[in-house]
Amino acid sequence: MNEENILKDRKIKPTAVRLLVLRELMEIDKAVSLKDLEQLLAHSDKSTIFRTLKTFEQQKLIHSIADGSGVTKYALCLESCECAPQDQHFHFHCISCEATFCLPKQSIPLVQLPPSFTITQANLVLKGVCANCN
Amino acid sequence: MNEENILKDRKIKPTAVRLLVLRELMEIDKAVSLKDLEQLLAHSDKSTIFRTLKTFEQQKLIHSIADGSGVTKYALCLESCECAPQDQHFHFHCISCEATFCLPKQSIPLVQLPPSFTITQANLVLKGVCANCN
DNA sequence: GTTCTTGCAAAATATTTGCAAGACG
DNA sequence: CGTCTTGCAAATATTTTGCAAGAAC
Repeated sequence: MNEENILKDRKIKPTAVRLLVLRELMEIDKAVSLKDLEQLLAHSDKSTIFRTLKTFEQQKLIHSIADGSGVTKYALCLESCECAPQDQHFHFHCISCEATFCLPKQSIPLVQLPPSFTITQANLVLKGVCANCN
Repeated sequence: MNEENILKDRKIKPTAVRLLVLRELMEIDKAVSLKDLEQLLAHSDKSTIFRTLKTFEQQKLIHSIADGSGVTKYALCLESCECAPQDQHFHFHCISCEATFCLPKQSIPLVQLPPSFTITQANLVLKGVCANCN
């Protein structure tokens, strides 16, 4: 499926900036921050990129990741990721180079919770040192 | 063990502000942000509290939590939490009231990782609605 | 007196919004 | 035209640092 159709599929109008952002997200193998994208797309505006990310997130094309670095990062939800209720996200955050990677989906037996708590999402962030830095 | 000794135990000099911050952390049953503490301790300065939290974190008395709300929260590491390498942190974040709770320690079978990645910490954040809000 | 802690101010970093011009249909 | 998107500027929120005065030993 090409980029335009990926967007249309999610009811997102495929504008220039949106296609650029999507392309970057598809090309890069790690989660990116708003600032990363600002630098990659030097000719698009910060707030436009910001709003693009919000739109993508709303339409469940991407998800945001709090990896503990202090900046929100974003990564695509493609085949392997449903971004649906009861969804599980797995990430690895390298404390050396600060990169964050999505890990292939795997099931964790979910944790015991106090009664009458409702869970809709589980985010697991593993921290350590990545192959590059090791 | 009283508050003063808890600090001494970690080689932290028990000053006035530090004792106040520790007391708040012990009294409250959820993770707190810097701003929360600013408001709870109206007469202590933001940056002093900030540095206190950093000190506590460095000495592994507390840990910080990125719950996805956009603000860093902090919670005590007491008996049930070792805050040691290979440590696992479990939290529940209520998307309704934004509160974040520490969950009792439980072991998750750790996830498959690409080779030559080193893991030192695992943070699991469950999102949903807490008992109060449900 | 030396070192550590604190408060105030301000810098640095991140995220978010208002608004007017432009693009699209 | 009417709606949606974009860029620029600026507001807001959050985290962090410099520095001088004060406290602790």
